[in-house]
Amino acid sequence: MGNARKISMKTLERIVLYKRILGDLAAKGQKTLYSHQLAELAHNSPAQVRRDLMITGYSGTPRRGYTTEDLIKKISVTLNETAEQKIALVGIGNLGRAILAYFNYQQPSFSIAAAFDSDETRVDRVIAGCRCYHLREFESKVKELGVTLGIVTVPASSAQTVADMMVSAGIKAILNFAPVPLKVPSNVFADRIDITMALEKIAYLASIK
Amino acid sequence: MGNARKISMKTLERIVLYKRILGDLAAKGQKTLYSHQLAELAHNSPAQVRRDLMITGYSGTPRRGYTTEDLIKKISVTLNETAEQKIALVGIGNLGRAILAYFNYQQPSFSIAAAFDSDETRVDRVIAGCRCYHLREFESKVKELGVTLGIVTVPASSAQTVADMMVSAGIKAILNFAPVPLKVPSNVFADRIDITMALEKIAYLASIK
DNA sequence: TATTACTTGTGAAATAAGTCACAATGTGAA
DNA sequence: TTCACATTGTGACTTATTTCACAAGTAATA
Repeated sequence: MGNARKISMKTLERIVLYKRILGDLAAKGQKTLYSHQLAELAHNSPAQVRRDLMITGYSGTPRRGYTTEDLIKKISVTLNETAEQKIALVGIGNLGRAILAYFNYQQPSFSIAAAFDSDETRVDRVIAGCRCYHLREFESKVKELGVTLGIVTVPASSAQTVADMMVSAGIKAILNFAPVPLKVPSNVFADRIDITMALEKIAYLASIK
Repeated sequence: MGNARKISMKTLERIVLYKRILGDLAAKGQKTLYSHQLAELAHNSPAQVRRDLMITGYSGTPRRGYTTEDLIKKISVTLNETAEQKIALVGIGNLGRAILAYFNYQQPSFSIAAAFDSDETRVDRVIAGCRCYHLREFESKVKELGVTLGIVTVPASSAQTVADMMVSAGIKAILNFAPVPLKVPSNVFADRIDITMALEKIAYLASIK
């Protein structure tokens, strides 16, 4: 809420990465670091790092650099990571299950609160600690659990329907794995991870080398 | 190979999307379309579409628009999709298996030629039509099968080691799902799909709405 | 055939993203 | 304390990307 400055998508992606890198360093006991070290780890330039960090409002000290812990905290504040947000995943296929397994193990900062599918054979069980419900219970469960984020792992043909359902249940942002752009109202944010596209991209880039 | 014009990443991503949209339309029997229709489906502007299509060298005809089939062909040529490229996937965990299942079903243009893992309990079997080998056989199998692309679905801690292995086996481009940027020589291309980052991103964007 | 209406392709302008380069400043050494 | 210097933060510049806007051109109609 109200963080006035607006962050560009690119900067947003990079500061998320910085936070993770810093977390790893902190876990290894590193107390401070320089912009050029962070740049090295993030694969970009020191100037880029310093420019990105401007939006957090955090200042390092010349000659000493940044204090790892302080910078992490400042990035967390910038990212509004105060209240933990809950996620609903729709589409308990191979990819959906992989994501359930992936997250409810290793990410303490997020939790997938519930999973849904329209296939009766996939529901009423628990995968990686996450309860699976039939899609007809979607809206009530979302409201009951206070879910604000959605993950779409259904086939392209039903992705838009699922997105519409998420929007009307009050979900504020959607991460879509189906290879089709979603139409959502402007008060909802939709991002897409398109694995096929990523492959075609590297195939092209391999072909020109 | 010699396609002189260089395509920006952004344009590359979009023309891959255009091709898929066009394929769907062609399958439904649509013979022609206008830039504004393609823009609508791709969620961008007509001017953007026309600008992107410039690099393919294909020209539509005023008043009639683009011929679906011709445009698809022209995009394929632009993307150097002549020879089918083969993929090696390393990391037969949940995500790796999901990707194997996903691709060897529905993507005729790619094939994952082999999968690898360092865990003995995960190898010497077939998943979704794909043979799984121990990582020690990596280089010989890559060369035997003519693999040019790599997918990394191992944990962050071993991603760089796997990438180095891919590079020395002669792989030309890598798609990395581990949440860490890979260091590769400049004649190899590495792209990353970072699911955790994508989630943190939508979490932030939900928080400011 | 001439006319109308609409769409394309692209130069030019606008916006966004990234890099440079340097004054300011705190640190550590003497 | 003073000095030398490595590092920060940022204004100015450069490069990349997107949008605008319109001349050129084609299909459909009369």
